[in-house]
Amino acid sequence: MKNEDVMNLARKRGFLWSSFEIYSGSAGFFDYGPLGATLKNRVMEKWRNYYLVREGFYEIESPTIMPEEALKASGHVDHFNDAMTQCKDCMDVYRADHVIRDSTGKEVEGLENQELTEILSEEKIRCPKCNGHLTHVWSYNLMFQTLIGAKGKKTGYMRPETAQGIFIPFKRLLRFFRGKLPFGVVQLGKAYRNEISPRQGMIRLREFTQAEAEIFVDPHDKSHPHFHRVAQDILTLYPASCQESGAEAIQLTAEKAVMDKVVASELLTYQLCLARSFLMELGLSEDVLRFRQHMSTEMAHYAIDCWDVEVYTDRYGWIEVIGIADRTDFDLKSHSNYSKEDLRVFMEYPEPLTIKKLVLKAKMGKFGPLFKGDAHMILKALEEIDAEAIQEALDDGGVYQLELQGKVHKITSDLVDFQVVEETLRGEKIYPHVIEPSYGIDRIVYSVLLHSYTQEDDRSYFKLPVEVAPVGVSIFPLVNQEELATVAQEILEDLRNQGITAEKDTSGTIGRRYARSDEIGVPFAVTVDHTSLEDDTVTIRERDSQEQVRVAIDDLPQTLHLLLSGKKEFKEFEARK
RNA sequence: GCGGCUGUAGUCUAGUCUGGUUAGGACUUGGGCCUUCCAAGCCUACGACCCGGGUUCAAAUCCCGGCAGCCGCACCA
Repeated sequence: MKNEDVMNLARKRGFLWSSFEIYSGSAGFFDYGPLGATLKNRVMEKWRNYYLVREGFYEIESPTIMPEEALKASGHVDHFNDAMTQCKDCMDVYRADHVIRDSTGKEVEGLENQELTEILSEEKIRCPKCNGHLTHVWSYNLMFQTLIGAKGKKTGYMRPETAQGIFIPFKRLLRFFRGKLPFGVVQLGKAYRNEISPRQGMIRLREFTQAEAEIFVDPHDKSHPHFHRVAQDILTLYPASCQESGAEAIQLTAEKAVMDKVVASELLTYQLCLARSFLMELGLSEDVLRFRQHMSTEMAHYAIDCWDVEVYTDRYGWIEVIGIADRTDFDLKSHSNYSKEDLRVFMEYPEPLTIKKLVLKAKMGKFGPLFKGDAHMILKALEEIDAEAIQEALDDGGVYQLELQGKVHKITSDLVDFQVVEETLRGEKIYPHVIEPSYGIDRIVYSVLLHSYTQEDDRSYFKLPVEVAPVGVSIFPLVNQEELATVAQEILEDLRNQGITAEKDTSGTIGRRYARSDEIGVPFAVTVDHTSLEDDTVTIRERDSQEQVRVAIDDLPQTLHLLLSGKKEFKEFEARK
């Protein structure tokens, strides 16, 4: 299997290995070795180039440990928490709420374990499979719990996603962006989930790296100013409807996907295109990529639309590497409710709005003496009520009955006047909607390794794009002789001083060295041969084609810069030869 | 979490059933020789019985427990 070959090579050459090996390891944790860490950093660098430089977003960094309240608001404390029960006979494990719902039809989400245990025994619920007895209900929370502070009185959790770190300081961020929508904030960092049984290598980790962007937008404007740039991109879409009917994925241009409302908005579609372009530049081809829409059953209740960007793997099938969702105003509203902070944005209308409105004015001379202490409270209550409704009631029966805290107050026409006033509205306060692309960096790195792995004849290597290859160039003396080795060493130092990642290898024969260099995906190799000693030229060999061109040693740094930045292709140099 | 199978250098593996000499080989890797372009050859070196306990004069080998991996079941907001 390709997965095995790739993971073996990745382990052997210092990309990836499972963590804590000398203590017999721990499932769900991976180390990035020297080349893996570099590769991952280059992928993240590229991501930053997309979202910070090109989209103009800003990055923040928040703590990985979060206090309980913050995760209460986000719903993670209550809903990340599965109530489990197990059959004492067949040992099958179930979610307690599912068993109860299936057997009694009761929706019991959110009840305490104690209550669920009681329901199980009162309703005499047995194992749905073998009718055996079920154990008491226990919680399995997917978050790692910890204690904050010396006395350990405050519960904290390792964050299960980086997104919350952006929602929480929203007020500060809004101020930073001077109060204007849309704006985007990103965070790259570790997130933690204590998976029950992670047995899928790099695919299901207990500690993983996310790159998330939260794009705060006007709910009424989900367009993107640069949509035309991606309008003709062809997307492989697998909408919920196709999944339900068992149909194949469909291919549409981005423009058509928006027009036909296959994807909910232009902005969301733009994000799909961005993700596609990002993955393709990492060497993933179109035929291993697709966008799968969440089915209504799997989508969070508050989301308008959600698409998983999936990559095909031989070992695990289609895997989600990026999730792109329109989360609406759920997160900000929820944090607003819990924190009592107003997390709305004042949206100014293009033109101030002038409206004519009927307003009730109390005649305080009569009103005050009549209601005495309650007068103030009644006035406040009347302000909340549409004045026209009151006027109507007075015209009809001469009295408007206001019920307040169990008391009925009679408002008669001699107590109030009505006036038409003009009011100017400059805008309104709204909760922005959030578009969230969430990238699983580890899965992307795995996909890049998997799909760049190439076997040709008897050589196998990672065909990594020049942009992310951990080492840019290998320097070899053709044979291991001192004069050649000296030149090679000089070139190595020169290139390193010019900011190029270079390695030298003098061991074994030249063929072996090429093979070793290819294996870790070094795109170019420079060979110092005897001609070099005569005319100060060397050859550059390209990894993929194994072709060589000869260049002057003096031109080497500049040539390699062009090649490694992707500004020039190797073929162009060949043509000149 | 449950059940089944498995665990010997970086990798692949012999040996385990039937306990007994210095745990053998191949590839890889380091050093050297040779070598004027794609893992050639020669010399040489490094390197392992998953961890803990038990049985025994003696444990890689038998027994128990743990850990990890694979497969199946379950779980995956």
